Amino acid sequence: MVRRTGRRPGNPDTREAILSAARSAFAEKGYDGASIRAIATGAGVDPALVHHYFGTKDKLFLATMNSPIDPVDIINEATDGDRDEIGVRFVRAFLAMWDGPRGAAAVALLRSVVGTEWTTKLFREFIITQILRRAVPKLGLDPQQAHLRITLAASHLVGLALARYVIKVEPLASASTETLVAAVGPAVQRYLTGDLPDVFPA
Amino acid sequence: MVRRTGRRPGNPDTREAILSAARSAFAEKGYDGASIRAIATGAGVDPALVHHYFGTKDKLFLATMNSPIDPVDIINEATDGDRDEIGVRFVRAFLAMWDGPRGAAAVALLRSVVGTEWTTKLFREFIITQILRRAVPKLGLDPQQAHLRITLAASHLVGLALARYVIKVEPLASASTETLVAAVGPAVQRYLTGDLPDVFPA
DNA sequence: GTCTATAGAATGATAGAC
DNA sequence: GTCTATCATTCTATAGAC
Repeated sequence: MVRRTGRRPGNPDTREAILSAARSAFAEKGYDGASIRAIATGAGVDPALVHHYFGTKDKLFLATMNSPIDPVDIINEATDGDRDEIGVRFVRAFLAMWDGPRGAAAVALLRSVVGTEWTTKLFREFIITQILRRAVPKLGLDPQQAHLRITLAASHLVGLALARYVIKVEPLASASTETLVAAVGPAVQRYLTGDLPDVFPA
Repeated sequence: MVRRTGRRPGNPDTREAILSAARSAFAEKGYDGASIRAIATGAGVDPALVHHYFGTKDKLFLATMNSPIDPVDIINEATDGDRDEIGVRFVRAFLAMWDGPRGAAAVALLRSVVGTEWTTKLFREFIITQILRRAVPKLGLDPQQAHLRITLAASHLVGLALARYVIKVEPLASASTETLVAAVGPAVQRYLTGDLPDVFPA
């Protein structure tokens, strides 16, 4: 097996290495703070290669975000089972995503959604078209209140993720998953299926 | 009253005009996205003036944030009264701040805390030293659980503000204050004074 | 496929005239 | 107090050699 001579073969994993470095960089620094140069250095490649594979920085970001979150998975997992325990299952599935391999991408997405303009708008429409439309029939809620109920629950969970995974405030950051499930589950349950006094959709 | 000749007098409100423009710009674009040039244009002054008054961009931002939030006010307002209604008073005081004149500064702060590195760290320490230390004695909680209870409640409220004032997702964005107070108050109440099953501080 | 070199644009900051 | 002019830096993006 002679492999000493000739040009170094193009590493087919380069693309994945860039994506991985990009995910970390975006998660740590946010969209603006993460430079293509830094991402390239992190992946051990030349900055120009990043453009070669992904074109613009926007496209790289979108590629990084590709299937960062599958809200459908979480919704399915939560709605599959006893209706009285949707809350705890929802929180558990949600936290599992952030602790899983897609967690870094989720942090990057959250940072970018809050930090830059175009992702904010993009995300708002994503919520409306993807999450709300899919979640409403699955949950079988009164359509009049469904959107408010879901956004209330979602805002709570996003706030929890923000404090735990982005700001990393203690003791939330190092609390166990099940502690949080037990603490937050009932609140989510109430938003989704409980009594909301005199609430009308806006 | 002759005021036609001579150099245009230095407008003493210039400093305030810059601060106001900076608040809006930081709120809309975030720390990185808001350029000193854009802020100067918004205030109708020269970019160099911004440096003249505030030095660096960091200092301008900190000046903008000066008393953006007085968590003490909210804590006092919430803890002043019947203990069984701390939740709703907390939510009401919190939302009043975001709807008030300091709302833009609060949005700017939240965007920056999530979007840039140094504000994230700064904010984390601010929470620990300012909010937690002041809130714990005021609320008279079991010190073992106090931090977790407070951060749970705070994370919920921050998530609500994020969804309502930054991402502006409907129907949360245009729901009435009292609707949200009625909906979220009980959840906050439970975190602060209710039963949290088997919760230990991490 | 991978790299060097550089264009082109935007920004934070400074010096100094008026 | 206010402005013009400019420097130095940083970044995205492209062109082209190997």
